[in-house]
Amino acid sequence: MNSTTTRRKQVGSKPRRISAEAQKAALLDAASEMLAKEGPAALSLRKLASAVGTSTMAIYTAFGGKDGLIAALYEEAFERMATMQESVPQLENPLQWLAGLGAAYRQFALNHPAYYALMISSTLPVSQWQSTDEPVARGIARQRAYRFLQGCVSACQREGLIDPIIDTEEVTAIFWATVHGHASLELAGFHETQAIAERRFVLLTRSVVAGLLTDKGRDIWPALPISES
Amino acid sequence: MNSTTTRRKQVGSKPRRISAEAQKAALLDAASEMLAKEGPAALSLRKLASAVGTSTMAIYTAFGGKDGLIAALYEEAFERMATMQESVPQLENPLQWLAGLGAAYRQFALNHPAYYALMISSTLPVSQWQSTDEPVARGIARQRAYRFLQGCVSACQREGLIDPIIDTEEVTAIFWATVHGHASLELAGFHETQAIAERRFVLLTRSVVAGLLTDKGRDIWPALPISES
DNA sequence: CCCAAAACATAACAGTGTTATAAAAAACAT
DNA sequence: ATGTTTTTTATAACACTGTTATGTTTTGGG
Repeated sequence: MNSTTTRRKQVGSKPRRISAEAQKAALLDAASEMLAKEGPAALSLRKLASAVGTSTMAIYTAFGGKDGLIAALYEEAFERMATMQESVPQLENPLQWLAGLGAAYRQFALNHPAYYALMISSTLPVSQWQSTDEPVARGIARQRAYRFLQGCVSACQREGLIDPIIDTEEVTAIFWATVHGHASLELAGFHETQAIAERRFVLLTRSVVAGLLTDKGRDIWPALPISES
Repeated sequence: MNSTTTRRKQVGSKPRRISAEAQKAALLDAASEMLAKEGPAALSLRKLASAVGTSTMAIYTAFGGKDGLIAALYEEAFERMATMQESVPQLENPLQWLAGLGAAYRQFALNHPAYYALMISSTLPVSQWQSTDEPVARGIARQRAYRFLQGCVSACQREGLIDPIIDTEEVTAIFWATVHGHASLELAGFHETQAIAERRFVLLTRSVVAGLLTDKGRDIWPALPISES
């Protein structure tokens, strides 16, 4: 029996705490499931701790408190969105790629409403009241998603489809605002049915992009869909 | 001494409750001020009650609870926004009027961030978790603002500036989503400076409208602003 | 003037995030 | 391998929240 290395490990009935990362992951998973199932308001530290089989202090050592926990969930939400965007087929026509990215954004909001609510409700606890500490610790994955969209816009401009005179970041920002505006309203039940919402989403994205196209882009970009008489 | 009418009215040290409407108004005013000053999270029933000089039960008889209170604040927020929109100069060119309405929406969000946060955070407590009772009691003033914008869009279509084939409500919805998307992102500190945010707002609104114009409208609608080289 | 009905003040209840305190476990040192 | 220090965790308390029960007060109509 090797005696040098660690000895008393899995001997007791239930000693041996799991590793720190595993603890964080377990907490985050349970919090994520609990968030998706019952909404952000029902996410309580006591419930979460008992669901993982520990005490609330574990959350404090892992995340520093509830703020840290939701910050981690916020980060994970944008990571999932970024990976979803990266899985969008990068078609040869970058305008179609752009449309795909917009649709993916909306689809993510519809598929993961709790995560999306977190993303944009953590996006709006206005910096005026929300303590201005932690400059922008939040936002690594968000920047990944944002920069990815920017790459698509850049491609559209490189191929002369979107007016290259307009700053790339400018176009990216307004496209982001566009899909965000629609998705948040759709999730709030703004539109009557999902079919109507989808039709308006297409109209909106095509319309805003249409306003930025070059002549060449206007030839490629499909004609605006019109509602039946 | 006349004995018929009310007798013990203002005789005691501090009897004589104020009227029900005055009580509601006082509570709503205090809540509104407290909301604008310290944010939605700091709005507590106990603080509000003590600020007005009463007890929490007054809030329950006036609004039925905290949900009712924030519903009233939500309604008042949209009422203020509606009156702000109605004060926008209705220029002879309805496209300019439309641009003014969009700018007013943004300006309202910037001037009253707490109200705006309430409007869109009450807009997104997704109907999935938020108990689906009270079908859409919220929204009388919101519909007023929305229908007002719709009237502007309708005017643009009547004059042949916006493609009349597209459904008016469709155009209204996507324009609303556009300005909402920008304003919520700007309030979240998405843009670096306010000047950048304003420039992008102009670009965004002009771009989305440009995608909906007729040939005649394209002549009138000002050229897209471009960023300096 | 009385009396039912509404509004209110007080206090208790169930729940929250956070923080002290102390015990248990881990990590490290000798 | 043992002792020591540091981290992690469980328990309980604290301050706070929205809500509700319980009398008391005020109001308005017979």
